[in-house]
Amino acid sequence: MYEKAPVKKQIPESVAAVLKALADPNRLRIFAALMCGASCNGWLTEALDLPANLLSHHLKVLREAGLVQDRRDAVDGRWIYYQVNAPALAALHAWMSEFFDPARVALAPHLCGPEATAAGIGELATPFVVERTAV
Amino acid sequence: MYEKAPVKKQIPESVAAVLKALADPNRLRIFAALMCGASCNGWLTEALDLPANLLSHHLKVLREAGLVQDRRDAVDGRWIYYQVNAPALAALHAWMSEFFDPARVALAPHLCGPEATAAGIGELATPFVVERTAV
DNA sequence: AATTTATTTCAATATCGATTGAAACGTTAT
DNA sequence: ATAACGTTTCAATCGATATTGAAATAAATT
Repeated sequence: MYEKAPVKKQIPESVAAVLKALADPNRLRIFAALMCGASCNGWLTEALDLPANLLSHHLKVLREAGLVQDRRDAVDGRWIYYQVNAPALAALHAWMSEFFDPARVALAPHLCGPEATAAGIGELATPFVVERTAV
Repeated sequence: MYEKAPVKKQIPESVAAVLKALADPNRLRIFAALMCGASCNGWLTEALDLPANLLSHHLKVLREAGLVQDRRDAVDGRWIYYQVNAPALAALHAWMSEFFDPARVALAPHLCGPEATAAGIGELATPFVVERTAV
């Protein structure tokens, strides 16, 4: 019924999970704070006005998403520092810059419908194409 | 108890909502498809192997988040095209490029704890700082 | 008007996740 | 040891949401 489109590049499965971790307002605030420097639970508790256990929960989500790392203070082991995972941040930044590049959509043709049929289905010029399951 | 940090830049409230819209695996696939070109519900149904009503639901979420626009075919009004909202995409891309810039975290100092106290709390060099609510 | 096509809305389920309060844990200081 | 501090885990609640199937809508064709 519709013209077939080629498969060029898959979306990493991890991306949706990372976006999900960042999609919560409180977690985004927490991550924004950590982008300003390594911090402990207590500082964030006061800075963001959130209970410590809720902070701990959200930090765990961010950590399991690979966005944040933690470590204990070398001098006083009661303190645990949370900081942005630099390699993960670099990968995320690179992927976002490519995936959400406005230039891609500017070059995109119509994929279906009478207008597309009338104009002829063009070759897709963007790297992210979703696999077809039916023809 | 902790050193105070200055307020420099707020996080747009809309960002968390936009990320939330993109955080669902199916919606990310849908958005990725639309980044390749305007499409209708039926094409996406076959391309992504999702029922039409579920597509319609997710497209509505993306539209209400401001990421997607729709319009009817000029010739055959039965067809409704969905396409990426170009200005919204440009704004999102710009915000992400700045917010997730790895250079920011590379310059970030420790915000609290014995290590920070020992080294002295430095001035924050990044634009995104979260408001303190307590001192 | 009746039918086909494309899409949306409705109702119901079922799962997930954010938040809360209290208790428990690990580490350091007295 | 005992206490103090920072943090995590537990249990329970509550609202949000992804999914499904069936019905309803809108527009064009016959």
